Amino acid sequence: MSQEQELEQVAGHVRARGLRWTNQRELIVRTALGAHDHFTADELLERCRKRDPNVSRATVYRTLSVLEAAGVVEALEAGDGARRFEHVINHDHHDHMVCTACGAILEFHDAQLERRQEAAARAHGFTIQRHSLRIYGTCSRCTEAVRVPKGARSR
Amino acid sequence: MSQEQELEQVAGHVRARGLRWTNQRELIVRTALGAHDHFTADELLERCRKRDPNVSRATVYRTLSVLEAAGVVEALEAGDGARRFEHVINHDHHDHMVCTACGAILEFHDAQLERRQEAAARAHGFTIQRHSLRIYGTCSRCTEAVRVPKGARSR
DNA sequence: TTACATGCAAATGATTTGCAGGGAC
DNA sequence: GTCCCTGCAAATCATTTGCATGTAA
Repeated sequence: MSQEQELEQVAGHVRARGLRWTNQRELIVRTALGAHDHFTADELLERCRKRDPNVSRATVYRTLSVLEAAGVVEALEAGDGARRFEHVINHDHHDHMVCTACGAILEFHDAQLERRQEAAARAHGFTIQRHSLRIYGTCSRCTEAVRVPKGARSR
Repeated sequence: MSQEQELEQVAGHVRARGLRWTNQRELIVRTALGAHDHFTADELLERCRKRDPNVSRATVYRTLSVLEAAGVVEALEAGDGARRFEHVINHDHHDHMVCTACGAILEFHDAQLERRQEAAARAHGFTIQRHSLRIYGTCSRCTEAVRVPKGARSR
C-alpha cells in the first residue's frame, strides 16, 4: 500500500470520528508515516517544521493523541525521558528490544510468545486490549564491543 | 524472611556501595517494604510523612534511585503520568496486567513466557538485562461489569 | 575528618491547557 | 453558521538539581 493510500486511510479514520482533516494534520501524518524510526513528539515537530516552520508544538501533541486513539500510532516507553511513537498502519504487531548501551530499538515478533500471553490473560479472566513488551539489554554490536574491545567504538 | 531481616539486607546493600544508612533511608525503606501495592514516589512520600512529616520529596526520589540501582525496588510504567514502584526483595519475578477500567494491577508469572523471551533475545544476539511486560485490558470484575451491568458499580 | 546525605527552593523537561482568532464541513 | 482546530503563552506535573548545612563512618 502506497503512502498516499495510507494517508487517505488515516484521513478517513479522522473524519469518521467527526474530526476535521486540516493542513497541519496532513503534514503531521505525512511526516509520521515517512518516519522509519521511533520518534519523540519533539523530533516529529522538528521534522514537520522543515516543511512548515509555523506548526506549533501543541498541535503536534494534540494530533498525536488523536492518532493514538485512532490506532494510527502507538507509544512506547523507551526509558529515556520522553514517549516515543511509531506508526502502525498496515504494520504487523511486534515487540521491542531496547539497547541500553547505544539506544537502538530492535523490533521482533514471536507468535508463540503472543499465544502464551493470551493464555495467561485467559487464565486470569483478563480481557486483553493491548500489551507492551520491552526487553532491555545490549544489542549484539554493543555486547561484542564489550567482549572484544579492540575495534570498539563508543556509542 | 521477616521484614526486619529484609531491612538489614537492604541496609547491607546500601552500605556495600559505600553509601550511608540514614534515618531517612531506614524510614523510606521500611515504608516501601510495608507497601503491598504499586506506589508512586509521591504516595511513598505521603506515607513516610505520617511517621516523620519532615522527610523531603527530594530525599524520597533520591532514595528510590539508590534502591532501584541496588535492585531493591523496580519501576513500572502503569500508563498514568507517574512511575510506580514495587519492592522486589525476596520476591520472584513477575509481569503485570493493568486494568484500564479500574486501575488494578495484577501480577502473574509464566515460566514458558520467560523462556520464549530468552529464546527471542538469543535469536537476535541480544543480551537481556531485564524486561518489562504489561498487558493492558479489563480485569475479570470490570469485564463482568460491562457484560452484566445489573450490579455494576461505577468507579 | 570527610564524603555523602538532607531540606529547601528553584530549575528542568515533557506535556497540557486557556484563550482568541481561523478554518473545515 | 457551527464546532472543531490552531498558535501562542502560560500552566501543570513529575522529577532533578544547586546550595548551605547536617551527619554517618
